[in-house]
Order: sequence, then C-alpha cells, then structure tokens
Amino acid sequence: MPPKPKTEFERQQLRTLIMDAARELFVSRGVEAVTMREIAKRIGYSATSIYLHFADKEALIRAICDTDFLALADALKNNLVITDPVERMLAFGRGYAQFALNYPNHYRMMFMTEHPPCDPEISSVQQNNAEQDAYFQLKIVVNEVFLAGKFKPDLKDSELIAQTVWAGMHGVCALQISMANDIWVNWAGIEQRLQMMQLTLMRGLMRD
Amino acid sequence: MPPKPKTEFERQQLRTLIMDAARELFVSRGVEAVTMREIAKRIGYSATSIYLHFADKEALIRAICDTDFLALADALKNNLVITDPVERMLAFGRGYAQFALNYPNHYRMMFMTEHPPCDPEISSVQQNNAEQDAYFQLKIVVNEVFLAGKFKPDLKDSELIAQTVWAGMHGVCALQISMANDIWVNWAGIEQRLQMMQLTLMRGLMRD
DNA sequence: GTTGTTAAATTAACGATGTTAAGTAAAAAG
DNA sequence: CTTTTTACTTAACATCGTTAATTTAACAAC
Repeated sequence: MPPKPKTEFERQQLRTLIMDAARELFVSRGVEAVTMREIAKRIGYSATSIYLHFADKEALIRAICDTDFLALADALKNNLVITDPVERMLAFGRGYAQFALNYPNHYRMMFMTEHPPCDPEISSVQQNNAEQDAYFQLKIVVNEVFLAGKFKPDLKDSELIAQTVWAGMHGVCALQISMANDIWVNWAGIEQRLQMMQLTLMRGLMRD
Repeated sequence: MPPKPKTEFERQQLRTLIMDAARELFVSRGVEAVTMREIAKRIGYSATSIYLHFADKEALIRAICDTDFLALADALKNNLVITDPVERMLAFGRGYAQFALNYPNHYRMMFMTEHPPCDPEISSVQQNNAEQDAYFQLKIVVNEVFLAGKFKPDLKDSELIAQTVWAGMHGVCALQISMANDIWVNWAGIEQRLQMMQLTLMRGLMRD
C-alpha cells in the first residue's frame, strides 16, 4: 500500500520513527546484534525502506549518535546552574558517568567504537554551542575552575586538564562496560571506583 | 590432499599457525573486518578446516586474546627489575600504554570489547602468577608502593588504587584508540596526555 | 595385498545479513 | 486519460559464519 507524496514533515516524522526504533534496539542489545530487517519490522515497514532515509546502517548509527550527543549535552547542562566551579565540575563528572552507565550500549556506540570522522556539515550538533556540545561544556566547566586559580600553578593548559579529567572518568566507565563481568578482576564497586577516580583527579589537579 | 593421523605436536603446530595468521590480520584490520575464509586462505587451508581446531570465530579470538595476555605480562615484567617502587610503577604504566598504542586492534580485542567471562579452566594464563598475569603484576607493583607508605595515609585499599591507576591509563589509551581521529576534539598529543595522566595520578595518590 | 576404518581435509550448502535492482500501486501532472 | 513521480515492496545478490556431505590418504587386520 504505497500512497502518495509526503510532505517534508511526514518524511522527517518517518525518519525519526526509524531512528527511535533503532535506538531502542541498539540500546538494549548493541548495534551489532540488531539487523535492519528487525528495525523495519518494529515499525511495520520493509527493510529496504530504511535505505530511503539513510544511506546504510553506519549512517543510521551515526545519525542516532548525533542526536544522542545532544541528549548528553542536555542531561549535563543541568549541572551548569551550580555556582561553585569546583562543585560544578564534580557534578558534571558524576552526570557524565551516570549517562555512561545508564546507557552502556549507547555510550559504547558514542565513545568506544571508531566511527569515520564526524562531518560537521551533516551533524545536527552545533560545535562550540554550550547547549549542544558536551565537550564544549566540559571545557567551559574546567576552564572556570582554571580561571578561579584552583588548579596547581604549574598546570597551564586548561584543555589538557579537561582531556585528562575526561580520560579518567572514561577509563572507569569504559572498563566497567567492557570488563565488569570479567571474573579475572576482583572489581571494587563501581560507585567506589568512580568516587576514587574523582578524588584522585581532584587531589592531583587542584592547588593544595 | 588430506593425509592421515597427525601427531599431537603437528596438531598444535597447525593450531598456532591458524592463530598467528589470524592475529596478524586481526591486529592490522580489527576482528570484525577479517573473515574466516581470509584467515584460511592465508595459510593455504580451507575455511572449514579452522573449525577442526576452534569451535567458532569467537573461540579463535578468545584463544588469541589469551596468549596475548601472556605477551602483555611478558612485556611488562621487564619493568619489575626497577628497584624503586615508585619508578617501577611509573615504568609499568608507560609499558602498558605502549602496548596499547602499538597494538590498538589487539588492545581493543582484549580490553574494549565484551567477551563472555573467561573460563579459568580453559585459559592458558595462570591467574595470580606474576609471570603470566598482568593484572596481578599491577597489584603487586601498586602494593609495593603501598607497603612503602608512599600513598596518602587515608588510602587504605591497595587494590582500589590499582584499579584507579588502571582506569586512568586505560582512559587515555581507549580514547586515543577510538576517538583520535575525531575532529570534534582538539586533542593534545598522546604523549602529553599520557604524561599528564601519570602526573595527575601520582599527585593525587602519593603522600605530599 | 586387499579391505575396512578412521583422520584430515575439501567442496557444497544453509541461513542470515547488509544492500541493490526490479517491480508495483497510487497520487499528481499534463 | 495518459504519463510521470513517489513511496513502497518483493526478489535477488554477495558475503559472512557455520554445518553437512564428500573425498582422500594413511594405517590396521586379515
């Protein structure tokens, strides 16, 4: 039953319908385990219909990632109301970890798998817009601590500090996602590990 | 030309021939991109022959991982000759990162993808054997610093410290492997980021 | 030495996947 | 009323991991 020309709005609507169905499946079982046919069935379409809206599976994944970067930025921006720069940075880190651990398959898709470099032409995320770009938010949050003179005096590169903080939190989250079930390691509780990382980063970066 | 019974040695030999060919391909292009047929062709066998030695692709990957944990432990144990515990821990971290960045596809296979929990019955790595178990090495190295009273006095859980150090280094390496080509982030040099992480961890963990 | 038996390998084939090509129905355009 | 365009579907393809059926060759028993 293939009807008639669709308005641009209807096209967008179907596009997001596909993305929402795909996201739900990806998040619950990971991108590899989900087939195009399955996504299509979920929304009552044929598999090939997806290709009218996305060039291939990779493009679909990328598009979803893209809107999820928005979701991450949106979730994190709530912390920006905290006035104390140091408290804000800590809350920001906790929020980031919470996102990672609440949506591990998502997080894996966004930060643990190599995607071809994201084309800013196509991306719906505006880089360096604090509302939309979580990395930009991180830079701001760290830089405000930096400007407040809270870091050790020999630390002069604010962005390098930001990348270190990111790496530290990412390390804990990524190991948790990939290796939590590995009986080889007698893991401490994830909450404990997160707190320990934040404590260590703080002590290592902040002025005494 | 399929001849007759092989001695156990010949079977082992073919098994490692398969593993070596597979490893080389996996390391250069990642596990997903390499097909069983390709591995087989590389050693002049038919694809199905591999299944006479490994239950499936996953089992082959796991077997390779397994021997690579040995390789990692072997590479890292050279640092154990360093006498000063703190210097030894630093060198250990650098060695770990070097392994990760020299063999990124390997590292991804070992630490960045979820494998079903490793069965110690099957594994050829002896857990808690310092010669073979890199995580055990890490625990020892950290614990020696701990016993030397070098950590901050309120840090009482040596294994939690080890896991934090691991997470920090893993974070830098993992982001490098997955996101180095992401133009979104203005990455500092990888060497700089590694050094900054080590500096920060040290300052955050060690007694003043 | 012929004849089974068995191990090691192969070729054929299966089902699933991402994807492309060809076809179809209905609305719009002329 | 015809023609074109649009949204979709079904068929089909190549490739993948994997299994089944088949071949080949060495050994064992008589």
